Formats: sequence, C-alpha cells, structure tokens
Amino acid sequence: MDIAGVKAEGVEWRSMCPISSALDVLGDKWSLLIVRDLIIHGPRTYSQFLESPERISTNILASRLDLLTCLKLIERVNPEAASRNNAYRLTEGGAALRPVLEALGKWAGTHLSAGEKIACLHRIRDRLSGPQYPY
Amino acid sequence: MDIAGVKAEGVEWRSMCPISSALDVLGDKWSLLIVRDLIIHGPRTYSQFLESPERISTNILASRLDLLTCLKLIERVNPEAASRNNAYRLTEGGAALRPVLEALGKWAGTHLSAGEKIACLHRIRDRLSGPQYPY
DNA sequence: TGCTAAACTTGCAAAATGCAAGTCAATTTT
DNA sequence: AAAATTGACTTGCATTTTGCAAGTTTAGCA
Repeated sequence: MDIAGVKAEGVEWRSMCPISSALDVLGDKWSLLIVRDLIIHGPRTYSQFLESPERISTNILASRLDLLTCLKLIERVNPEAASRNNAYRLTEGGAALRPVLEALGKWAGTHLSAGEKIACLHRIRDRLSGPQYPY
Repeated sequence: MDIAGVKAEGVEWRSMCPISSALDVLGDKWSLLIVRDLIIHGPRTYSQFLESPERISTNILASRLDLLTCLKLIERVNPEAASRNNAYRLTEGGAALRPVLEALGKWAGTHLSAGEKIACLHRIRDRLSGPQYPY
C-alpha cells in the first residue's frame, strides 16, 4: 500500500541492529550537529543554524530539519504559527541523544585532538584520484 | 609542505568543536558499523566484514578500513604478515568508541524501534524527485 | 605447477552534497 | 498603504560520494 507515492511497507532498515538503524537515520555529517546546536543553545531558528561555524548549506539544512521533524526528534516551538521566526526545539526523543553526543565529544577530545591525524581526512578522496599518503 | 601530493597543512576540521571533528571522521553510515563488528566479534578479516547483515560493498569497505587504519583506530593483528587472513582489530583509540556505540544502541532501542518512523527514511530522496508524504 | 580463494581495484551509473541564485510570504519602513 | 526588507526556504547545476558488478593479484594449498 502506498501513501502519496511513498511505499509504506517494504521500507527496511539495513538490518535489525539498533546501531545500524541509528546510523540509517543519523549517520551523516550534519544531523547530529543540528541536535548539538539545540542542546547547546536551546530553541533555534533556521537562520541561527546557518550561523554555526560548520556552515551548513541551506538546502541540506532544510532537508535535515525536515527529516528530524518527521522522526519527531525536533518540533516547532509554535506548531500553529507560520515558519518565520518559529524556532525548532528538541522533543524528548531528540533530547535523549545527549548521552550519544557527550560520549562522542569525550572520545574526540581524548583520541582525536592530536594534529597528526588530520591529514587522514583526505584519505578516501586520494584513493580515487591522487597519489597515496605513505603510512 | 606537501607529502606525496597530500597537503599536510591547510587541512582543516569544519570547526574546533570535538563533536564536529568526530563527525568529520566517523559521520557516515559505515565506519561505526565496522567498529561495532570488531567490538562484537573481536578481530575480523575483510571477508568476514562482508558477511555482516548490512552488506557493505567491497570498495567502501576497503576505503573505510584504510581510513580507520590511518586514524589508528584499527590495525592488523599481524603487522608484518601479508594481508591474506590477516585480521583487523581495534586499537585502544578504536576500543574507546565503545561508549559511543552503547549510547547509540541504547537510544535507538528506546526511541527508534517504533515501526511508524521507518517511512521517514525516504524523506530526503522524496524532496528531490517525488511527491511528499503527508505528515 | 596449477588452482583456489581472500583481499582488494576498477569502471561506471546513481545518489547525495555544496554552492549560488531565486522565490515567497510576513514584517517593517516610509 | 505601498515599498523595501528579511527570514525561510527552493531550485539548478557542478562536484563528490556511493553502490554494484566485474576484474586483478597473490598467498597458500593439492
């Protein structure tokens, strides 16, 4: 059965593993940063998200806000009002991601701060087109 | 200064935020699944990774093993030997990701198990080409 | 010495991302 | 009350990443 052209059944997680399912939803470079901003700053508008130092682009921000809203991890502060100046905030489910971000931040602080590792970020791209870094 | 064509300076994290840096490195759908497999099963070979239920493709697996090795989050069990049957295992830095995966798994178990949310996975793709799901 | 299979590579189509510009409606300003 | 402004998105297109199928290479075995 389809709803507005979207298959409502036959939609699948990659596996039944909860970690895998979490990554199906949040496994990208932007979604958790939006959650981070909401944890740090509280309710936040579209243009405030754009001010974060990572400089997300407008179309990606819109698609992620859309997805997180759909997942009920965020919601509008004023559900009835127009979108202008109508901030987003975390729902209970979104706020429950705090321990994940704390663990991730703690890990990065202790295991990722060494500057030597930074060059590795080019690794994947280099594989495709350029010379190899000699490790 | 360049090393083998890779700029060793001028490489940058998106920001100084540790969460952002963690996502620069691990923010995709596959890297943390490799770490998960190593936590669950212990040392694991290339072909064993391919058997995981999420069905990673060979080129992506190779690039991620390469990246994680470069970041010193994983290593070969026998660094001197040839690659055949030479499993990968977690380093201390990689094993330190366990709390992240535990938090993520716990969150998904409690906040992502409801079947109703599954259709949201099509959200982003639908934005680009198809009709909208009526939420 | 030849065969098998594990560990990758390569090529190419499809999808996601990033950037710049454009749209649209709600305020503000004049 | 008309015009200008601004916030919240869309759209178009080039670039990058992903996914799939097939091919290559080399260690270890028969």
